[in-house]
Amino acid sequence: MISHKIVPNISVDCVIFGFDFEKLNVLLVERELKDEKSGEILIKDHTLAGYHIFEDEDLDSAAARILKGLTGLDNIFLEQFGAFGQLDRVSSPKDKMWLDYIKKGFADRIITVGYLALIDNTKVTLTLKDRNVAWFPVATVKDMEMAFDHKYLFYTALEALQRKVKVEPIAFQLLPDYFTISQLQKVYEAVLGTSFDKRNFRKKVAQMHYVIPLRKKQQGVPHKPAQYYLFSREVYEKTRKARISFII
Amino acid sequence: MISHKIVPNISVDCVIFGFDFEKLNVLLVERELKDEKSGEILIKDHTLAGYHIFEDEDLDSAAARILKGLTGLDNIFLEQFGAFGQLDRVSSPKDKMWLDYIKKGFADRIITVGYLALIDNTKVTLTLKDRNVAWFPVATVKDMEMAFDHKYLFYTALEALQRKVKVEPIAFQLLPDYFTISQLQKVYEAVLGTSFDKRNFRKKVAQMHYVIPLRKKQQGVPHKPAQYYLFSREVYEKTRKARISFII
DNA sequence: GTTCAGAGTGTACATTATACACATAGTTAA
DNA sequence: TTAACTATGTGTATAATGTACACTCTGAAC
Repeated sequence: MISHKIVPNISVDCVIFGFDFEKLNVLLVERELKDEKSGEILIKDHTLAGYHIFEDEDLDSAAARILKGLTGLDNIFLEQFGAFGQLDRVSSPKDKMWLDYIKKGFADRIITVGYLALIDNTKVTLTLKDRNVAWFPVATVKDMEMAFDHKYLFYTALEALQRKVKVEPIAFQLLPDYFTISQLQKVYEAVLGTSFDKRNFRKKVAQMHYVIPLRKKQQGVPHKPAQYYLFSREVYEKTRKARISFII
Repeated sequence: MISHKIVPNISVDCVIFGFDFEKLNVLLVERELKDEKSGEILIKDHTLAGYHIFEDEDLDSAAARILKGLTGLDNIFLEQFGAFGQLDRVSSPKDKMWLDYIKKGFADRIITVGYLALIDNTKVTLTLKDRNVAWFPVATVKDMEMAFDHKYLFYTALEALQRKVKVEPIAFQLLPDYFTISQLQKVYEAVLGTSFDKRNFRKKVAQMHYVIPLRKKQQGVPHKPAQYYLFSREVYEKTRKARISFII
């Protein structure tokens, strides 16, 4: 049984990435503070999905709880990308006003542990209730107003994602259970911000024996229907190369 | 001015790696608890170098402070490898006895942020005072008694090091300012636990334009003296390849 | 001057990366 | 029914990189 007593100086923030077959998106929460009398909007910006951890809760569990609360999803790719404890994390007058407003006994200096989550957009749009939560294209974040140091956390997470995606088979976490090679190529292109030659990309995928063709094709598309594939973690684990050599 | 008031539930642990031209070592602190009357040794094992953070101190600064305290060194490669907050971090009777003994008002559940440090052994052995601190070969750690979850932290750090060393030029941090190619090869072999072909290794190094030969050779060695080289970070930054493609 | 020990070098072959253009299948609209 | 459309899917030649493998060289020590 979870006590729900929070640890005042430790929180977890989730950078939740999603892919909509076109571009990479991030799930953000709108923060709004209105003056109680005039109704004037004093603060309106966005934050990452985050909250304090509970006293009897692991860091990983806290992140999973927050993710589930927002998306309704369990068993999602979720991995730490860093711990942040700069003294000036809450430096703007806006953020101070906010903390003042919610006055829940949070500590002055909060250490936050950042988690990176990857989810398949198609699953989530259904579950999303009419809350103040929405997907934003990753490319638009640079011009957004964000709370605390969340813009910095976001870019740190994005860099971690870009690093990891080159070396581990995590791109599949952004796709449905089955997908076409073109969709897979688009994920890589969206995450890395480049484009690849179609033939060379497919040659590469052909060497990934853990990407397995299904007896299933696209239907109802106004062009030649594409073959569906799935990612097999078992085959990946068995066939992954030792890769001892180093690349610099 | 630092207040020295500790944050009771947040600590930093440093996994300090060193290389002695032969093998990879780690710096550990001996922990000993004697019965006050009988003098009998109740606990004797090893811990990572770690301590609570201060209230007005960044995580990175806390790690640098701990590192400096032990080795006397500044400006060392120091990087986070994870945050750890399992509820059962302090689970053994031994660890509870210890916390009971030092009774400094630490919290029940402490979140620790792990830092990985790489240092050149030759610099440190000089500065090390006769404290309860010593280098241990990495290979011997598996059979050592260690406090808390520090063995787990250690192996997590080692894995992070092995992952990083393949992709970033951090092996140089384990060597003196100038070094021979054989020494560089031995670092890679010690860290990755493999061996490389000498000719192929040198061919690889020849392509790293940031490894620059000096007008300087070994002296007084009973064999052909080796050429010295240095690592130039500037050249590295300028010439590093975009490396957009992915490798799985 | 002979021995010793580690430094330093080259070549052939296999694998992988890169650049590049056209036929195919199914839907839609004339 | 035919033609146009759209994204799928395929091959080849060349360059670059990885891998396997054995001997000469230099200086110190005896």
